[in-house]
This record gives sequence, C-alpha cells and structure tokens, in this order.
Amino acid sequence: MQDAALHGAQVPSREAILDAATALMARFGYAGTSISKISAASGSPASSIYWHFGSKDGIYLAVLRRARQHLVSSLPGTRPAGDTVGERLTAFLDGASAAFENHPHDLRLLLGLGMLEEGTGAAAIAELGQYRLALRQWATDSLGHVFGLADRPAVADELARFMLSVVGGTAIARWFDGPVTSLPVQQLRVALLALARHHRLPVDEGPP
Amino acid sequence: MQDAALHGAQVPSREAILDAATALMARFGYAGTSISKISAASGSPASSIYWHFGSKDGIYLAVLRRARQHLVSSLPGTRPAGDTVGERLTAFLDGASAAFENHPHDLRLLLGLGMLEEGTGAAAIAELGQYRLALRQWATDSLGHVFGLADRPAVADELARFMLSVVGGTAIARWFDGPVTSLPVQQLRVALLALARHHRLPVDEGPP
DNA sequence: GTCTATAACCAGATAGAC
DNA sequence: GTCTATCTGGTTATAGAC
Repeated sequence: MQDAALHGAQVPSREAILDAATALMARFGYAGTSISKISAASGSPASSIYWHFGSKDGIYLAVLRRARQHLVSSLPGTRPAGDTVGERLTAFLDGASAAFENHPHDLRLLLGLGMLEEGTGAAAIAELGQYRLALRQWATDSLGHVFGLADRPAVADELARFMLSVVGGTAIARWFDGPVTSLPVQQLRVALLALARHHRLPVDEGPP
Repeated sequence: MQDAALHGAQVPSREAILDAATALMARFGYAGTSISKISAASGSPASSIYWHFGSKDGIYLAVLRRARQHLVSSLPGTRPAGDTVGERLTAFLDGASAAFENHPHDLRLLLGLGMLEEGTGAAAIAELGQYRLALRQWATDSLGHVFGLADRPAVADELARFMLSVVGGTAIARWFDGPVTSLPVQQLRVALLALARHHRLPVDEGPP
C-alpha cells in the first residue's frame, strides 16, 4: 500500500477523504461504507482514494488513527483540579462529559466498529485495541488522582471500567435517542463516590 | 414480500435460516452479512431464503423479532423475591446477569445493529425500538418492585436507564475481551443502592 | 417449498494518460 | 496527485422447472 506520507507532499484532499470516510463509517459501519460513497461524499475519485490509502482497510486504519488522536488530544488532563475529592470528581466528570458531547463520531467509531474480527485487517483490529486502551488509561489515571489511588491501582482500574461502561452504554442510548441523551454526570458522581466508600477510601463528603 | 406464515406450512428450514442469519448478523452486522453467506451457513439456496423472507430486510426483521422474543421470554419476572431491598436487589441482579450470560447473540443484535438509519427498512428500525423498549420496561418494573417505587415512576426510570447503560457498556467490553467479562453485579449493587439513598428512598442496609 | 440458472447491479481494485 | 475507463467478482433479487 502506498501512502502520501512517503511522498512528502501536503495533501488537502487526503483530509477531505478522511473526513468523509469518518462520517460515513461512524454512521453506517465499515461494511456499510463503500469506496464509491466515500468518493461521492469527498469529491475525490476512487482512484485518488486508493492512491492515498491503498485499500479499504487502509482507509479504515487511517480513520481510526485520526479519530483516536482527535479524541485523546481533546481529553482533559489526568489531574483534575480541586482540593477535595468531591471537587476533583466534579471537574473530572465535567471534562469527560464535554469530551463525550464534542466527539460523538470518534466514540461511535470505537464502539460500533468493534464488530469486525474477520473481513478486516489485523492492523485495524490492533488500532481499535489501542483506541480503547488509551481511554482506559486516561480514566484510570484521572480517577486515581481524584481519589488518591497511587498505591491502589486495582481500585482505580475498577472505577475506570465501571465509568467507561456507563459511557459506552450512554453512547448506545445516544445513537437511538439522538443528542438529547448525555452522560448522566450526577448519577455517575453518586455511584463513583459510593464505590469509593465501599473500598473504604477516605471521601470527604457526607449527606448535605 | 411473501411469508411462510401465509402459506400455513410448518417449515423447519425457516428456523435453520434464521439461526444462521442470527449468528452471522450478530457477528458481522447487517451490511456485513450477505444472502450468499446465509445460504452457505444454513444449507438452503438463496431462492429459498427469498421465498421465506422476501428480502434482506425481511430476514433482518424476522431475526430481530425472534431475538426479542427469546431474550424477553428468558428474563426473570419483574417481581424479584426477597423481604428486604437488599435481598430483592440481589435477586434482580443475579437474574439480569444470567440473562446477560445466556443471550450474547441477542444482545449484540440489539446493540451492534443500531447503526443503520438509512439503508434498512422502517419496519426493522421500529422493531429495534420495540426491542429496546421491552428491556427498559422490564428493568423499570423490576427496579420499581425492588425499591417499592410504585408512586415514583421517574426514579424507577432513572435507575433503569443507569442500569441498562452499564449493561450496554459491558456488552461492548465483552465483544472486545470475550466471555471473561461479565456484568459487574457487585458494583451495580453498590451504585444502585447509593442512587436510591440519594433519592431518599428507605434502604434497609448500612455498612456491615 | 426447493432447485438451477441468471439478470442487473455495485463492490473493491487497477491501468495508464495527463 | 488526479483523471477516465475498465476488469473481476460478489451482491440482491427473480424466473421458471420440479
């Protein structure tokens, strides 16, 4: 497979193709997105697409890579501000909610395209794994900082998994219900605090 | 579209076709499943498939219908047993976890095939909505009974949505990680109890 | 109800001029 | 880097014998 990076030139059409492919694949999935649709949506002929990406798998891989970069670089830092657990947790959840709102495409790509196994290249599958790992790492680090869990990584990991389950489930609900549905920040707050207490973590919050 | 029901005959091949189509669509999605693959997997020629279901949309609709029936009929009743909130909640979550383990196909169909909008028939989309509603109704009724929420339906609905978000997110994690991942029953228990307390519901459980 | 055969079309991918 | 033209194969769907 050829790649524009090897040729050194800056290619505006490359980005346009990626934009179109991202939107289509987030909507219709990998199998449901054809080269000709990408061609029509981006304005570039099919041969240009192949010149840039070599194959349909190549486009998919490039789309995933860019989506991961976009999403990860839009995440807030892993040290949410605040003097108390409650403040830091609020800051963390607000940041997560904002990222959730601003990157529906990228999330859908991660979630919806998990269905491939056969029929797609190993590189794309690996990229998907990286995508998911990056999110997990971010959540684990952030929650570790919120609750002061440097010495209890297992607990941080458990909280992150639970949190990401809710994120994933909410993303599903969103693609049925549309943008009305957003992250249930309040419930997540209550749930995460309860899980922290359940692990006997010091949580400086009582009933109001 | 024709339909075997109109012809009155019992058709064993119909079920075989549906079995094959269910497995394939749960794995590869709607667009990724072709008639010829269903034909090869079920042993019936393509023309038989069209005789039974009329179109690819027709197969999809029938697959969804049957998956919904299977899943819904496998759910435990909406009145989990127990004298205390804690006991009823445990019974409810154990039942949900069992259904989750036993019906990965049916859940995947619900979740993964949400990506269609265009390109698939309106009837199939409506069926998907029914599918999802049935699950929501079951969760709402069950949690209403667990916490005694006959007079506070909004709270029951909120708890059900939160619970189903976790279920959906876990289903996603499962199709990355495989059957190792199951419903986080313990965390769900802690979270749901905390949300109930947050709504000032009487919860007969303190720290042990 | 199931078979073989096939029509009509669209998919992924490539060739070669420019 | 982009264009037009094209090849090959798979796709949905149908026709008509049995």
